[in-house]
Amino acid sequence: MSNFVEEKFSGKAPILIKKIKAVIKSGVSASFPEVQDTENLINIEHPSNKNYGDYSTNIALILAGKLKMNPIDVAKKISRKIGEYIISGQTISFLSDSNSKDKVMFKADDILENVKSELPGFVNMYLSNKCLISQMTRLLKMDLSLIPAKSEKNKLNTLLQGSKIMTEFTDPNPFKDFHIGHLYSNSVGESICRLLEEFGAVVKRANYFGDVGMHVAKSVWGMRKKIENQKSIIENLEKSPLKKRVEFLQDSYATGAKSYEKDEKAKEEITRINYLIYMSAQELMKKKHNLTPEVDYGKYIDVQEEEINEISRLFIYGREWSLSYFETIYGRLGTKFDYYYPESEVGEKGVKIVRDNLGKGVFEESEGAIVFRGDKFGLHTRVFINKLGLPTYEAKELGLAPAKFKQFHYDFSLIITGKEIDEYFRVLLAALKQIHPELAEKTLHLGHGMVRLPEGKMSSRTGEIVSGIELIETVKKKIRDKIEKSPSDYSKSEYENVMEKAAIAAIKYSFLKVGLPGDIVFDPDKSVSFEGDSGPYLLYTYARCRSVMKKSNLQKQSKSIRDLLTALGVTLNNEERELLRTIYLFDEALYEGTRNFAPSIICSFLFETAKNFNLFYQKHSILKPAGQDSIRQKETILFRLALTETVGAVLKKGLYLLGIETTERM
RNA sequence: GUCUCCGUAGUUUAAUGGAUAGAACAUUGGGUUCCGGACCCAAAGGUUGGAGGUUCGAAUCCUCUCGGAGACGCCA
Repeated sequence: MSNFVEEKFSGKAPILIKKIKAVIKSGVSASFPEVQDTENLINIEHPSNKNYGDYSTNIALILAGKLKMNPIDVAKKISRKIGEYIISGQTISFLSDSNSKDKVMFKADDILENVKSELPGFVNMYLSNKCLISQMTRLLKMDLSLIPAKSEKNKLNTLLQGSKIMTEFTDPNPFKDFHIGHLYSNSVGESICRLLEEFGAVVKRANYFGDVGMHVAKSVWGMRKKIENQKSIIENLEKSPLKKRVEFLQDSYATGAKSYEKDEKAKEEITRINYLIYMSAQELMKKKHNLTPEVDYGKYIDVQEEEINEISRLFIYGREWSLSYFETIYGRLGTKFDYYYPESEVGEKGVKIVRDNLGKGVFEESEGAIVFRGDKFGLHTRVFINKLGLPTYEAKELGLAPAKFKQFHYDFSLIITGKEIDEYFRVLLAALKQIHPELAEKTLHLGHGMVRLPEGKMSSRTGEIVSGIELIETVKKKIRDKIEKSPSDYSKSEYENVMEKAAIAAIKYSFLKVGLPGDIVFDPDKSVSFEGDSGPYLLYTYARCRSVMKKSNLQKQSKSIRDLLTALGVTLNNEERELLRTIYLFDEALYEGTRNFAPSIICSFLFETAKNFNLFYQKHSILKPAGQDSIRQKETILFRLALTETVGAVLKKGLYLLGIETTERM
């Protein structure tokens, strides 16, 4: 299945990959002139074992059958040819773009220093020090640590320049808690947005929230009950801190949900309240946006003026409190939403769409409800408007798509949710395709794994959930316990800031480093780590880079670094070379990570970079290199500072793309 | 029952059909007169749930099977 991003990325690999492929292509054509269409046959990869070089191709294994030769002989012939190119400094050229006539020319020895064939028939290529250093210089010159990027100059790639992308993620429900599932969805969504933006896309973040429906009715019922018991009024609560009010709401929901299960009378009342809430939401909509309601809920029940006023007040207060609370969370997590879509509003639109398409072969009435016959498309049949005349989630979401498009004429709409609604979404897209094929085509649903606690499924109904904020606070406390052992000169606000950032880094990283589809078994005590492959490890490494840079007086030297780099001799020690062999992969990590909507690829890259930097740091002194004459020593210092600066910039940028903020000290 | 997704060291997991399945945590042992020890090095730990098949080559693709999760008409 191809999607918008996939199409934009297709055939547009990072420049170094194109160069490598061009070298291989020349080598193959020269060795075996009879082989046609070599370009499409060439695959390259990074050997898992670094001893096998930086790039490797299996072209010989593929051609062996056609040529009726032993694969290793084919590989030998090709690698001998490429070896000749390297020695003679052969000029290689290729078209920068399949559509353009711009030729890119370079010399083989600019990028490669060695090539070898290996059994069973691989051709392995080794990048030259010159190439590795120039890759670093390129990153250094881009001022990657400027965040957000000021211009294209600060961006590694512009494949999505000008594309308009709308994303939707997080989607918490007012009146209920913001739990770790939402935290996960938010981390994934925000990171994907930033990746898309990095490639030049204009990204609008949409937040869709369920402000109507049974969960709200249950909450409001609970609110009323609790207020009655306290012989109080809702306005009294308004003065208490937001945290207290939110706790009150969550408690109300639990009360309502429990009574709904057990108590027939409560169930009846809640069903009635449900209508009243839809009506209250309509009033709100009229006031706020001057929109006319589509549906007359009054015809389903007899409404008492006093009753609806009471429900309406509870609903409006509760809704506001919840939404303000969510804003405080988004602030801490670093997400800023552009558009908000309350379910109440898009539900109205959805109902209209469903009714307009009734009897046109899309929707039909069945057992008093309006359904979409998904079984015609090999899918499930689903109810869009229930027999009570209320829109289900399906109809609401159906109203959402055109509402989004109206506000922002997107080229691509990406909806990120838990995968439990994967199949539901297929039905929805099939229905949307019947009505708005042009929108359905532009829409992709990305289902991610669910967060579970070690005991089993997380359920808000049974109270077995972990609140997002609780988790952040727990992690913060753990970090505090850890850090108090090492004394420091933090001011109080800096200390708080570092705790907060480290906690959020730890949590987000623990979510993002794993692939999207798998479920996350999340043990709040164990899953968030501060050592090894973790967020704080990366923050620590960044702070270490900054610390070295501060002690170096680089400002005075930064100009000479750049002058020097081009002229610098290319002797590298083992650790320096290994570090450079990691850094140059930043381009590819971004490319793959964005193309596949996979922040985990960025995580792996950053960890690898930090690890190699720390190893280098441990083994060699940056500011006081050992045993050299003073001129040579100065050059070494400058080179190592450039390396440190690049690592810092790459870490800062990479972490930003994961939605994680760095600190200068920690 | 039907459909979808997933099974990889004790744990959490990586690996566009490639080479000796790579890490982190935990375990054991070691390191720093020097730029930040939230650091670094080493060891041990694997029949990729199982059985067939396709392929020069399978954790990856196909079939069967066992186990887990989710969806399957009026919750979201």
